[in-house]
Amino acid sequence: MSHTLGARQVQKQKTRQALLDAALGLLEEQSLSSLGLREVTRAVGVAPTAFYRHFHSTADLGVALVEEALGSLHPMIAGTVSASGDSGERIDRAVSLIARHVREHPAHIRFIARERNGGVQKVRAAIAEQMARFTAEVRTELAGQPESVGWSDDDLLMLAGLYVDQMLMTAGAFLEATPGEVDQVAREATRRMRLISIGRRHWLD
Amino acid sequence: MSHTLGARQVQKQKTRQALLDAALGLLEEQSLSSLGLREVTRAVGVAPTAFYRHFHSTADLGVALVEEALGSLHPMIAGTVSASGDSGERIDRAVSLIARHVREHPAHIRFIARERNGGVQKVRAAIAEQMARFTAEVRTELAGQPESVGWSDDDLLMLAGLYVDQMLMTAGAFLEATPGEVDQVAREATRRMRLISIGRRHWLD
DNA sequence: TGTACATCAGTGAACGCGCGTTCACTGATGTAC
DNA sequence: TGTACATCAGTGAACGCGCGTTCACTGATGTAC
Repeated sequence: MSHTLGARQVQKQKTRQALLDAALGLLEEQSLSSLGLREVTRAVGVAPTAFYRHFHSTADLGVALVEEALGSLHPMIAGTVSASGDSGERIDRAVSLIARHVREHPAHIRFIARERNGGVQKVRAAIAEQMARFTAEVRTELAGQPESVGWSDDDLLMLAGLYVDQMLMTAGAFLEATPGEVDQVAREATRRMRLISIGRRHWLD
Repeated sequence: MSHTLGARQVQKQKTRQALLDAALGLLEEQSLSSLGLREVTRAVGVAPTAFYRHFHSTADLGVALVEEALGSLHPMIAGTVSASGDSGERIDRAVSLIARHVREHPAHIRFIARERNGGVQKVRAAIAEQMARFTAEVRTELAGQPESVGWSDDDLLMLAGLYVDQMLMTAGAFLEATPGEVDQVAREATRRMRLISIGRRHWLD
């Protein structure tokens, strides 16, 4: 009746997580479509055949990474949207939330940005599905804000998509930036968010 | 004194172009970081060693593809910017220009969208450099429009970047869309452009 | 125009290597009584 | 609590295969006279 896992299950989860972590590390300098199963097991220190106890293929492992990475992205997006709004101060807060997330989870951001348009169809589909869920959530959040009175559902979905894409692109830009360029990226992102906010305010004029 | 190439040069160019074309085809279903030199030469029908007469590596070939693909993208972006503006009609024209370009050069668009964040650093850098050149050009074009009176250089560069990124994302969305989804993608892109136009109009309020 | 030599794009054999996958296995953990 | 059997995560040897790279080569094209 207990939900406690047996020692065997615990160990299996540990190995699985080690494979995911090792893969994420290896993917900083290559794409999923060139990631080899033996590379991953070598990095973890298990036999190549152990891989099959957890995943059918590296593409399959990629799909599992999508769940993990977008799970970490979720709070960032939710926080950013509720932080954003018209005032300059709120936009600044949203941008620094993104910057912090990139600092804390660079590999997740890189993985999503890279594989969103990457060479593995199943992973692309998994990312697209999760991003669509996010966008729908953001729309719901936006719908509850006073600025959204009179907006059609389609227009709210468009705005939500624009925000989500902009966040991911900003995160990607932070990732590529050298320490000296970080401020410039933040200022550019802030400007873009401000322009979008202004467009939002006058949408129904 | 003549600029005519000798038969030997002509043949070499032909083979080189065949390698580029074959690579672009193979990259529809994988990333550059997993593209093999032997795959490419096999597709062309030359010996693997012939590859070295033209490129040092597949990464090097990728850089050459960046030049080719962005060369084809250039007129699209220039056309779209000069077509765009506030009126709904002009925005519609810009969106269908993008749709047409995607129909005519799907492999180029896919390559740029995929490798922009891909696993090969030299190619990522080459794409970023070309995109920055485009953005600077678009800024110049925007600066000449009457709507831009009073805009700072930084703000114009921000707007140019927003346009360029939006175009590439729209092109990528067309690419992934099934025939039945094309209209939906076009409508969403039109809405986004309209919101950006509205933000632009009220930027200095 | 004809001849003798140089260039060089593309060849084909050979190499060592790491790949994904199969298979029968081991031995610690789990379960039934 | 103790015993006998079942499960199954991880092993290690073996396989055939395609990879990138080297090398000496061939023969058509180019050049000098």
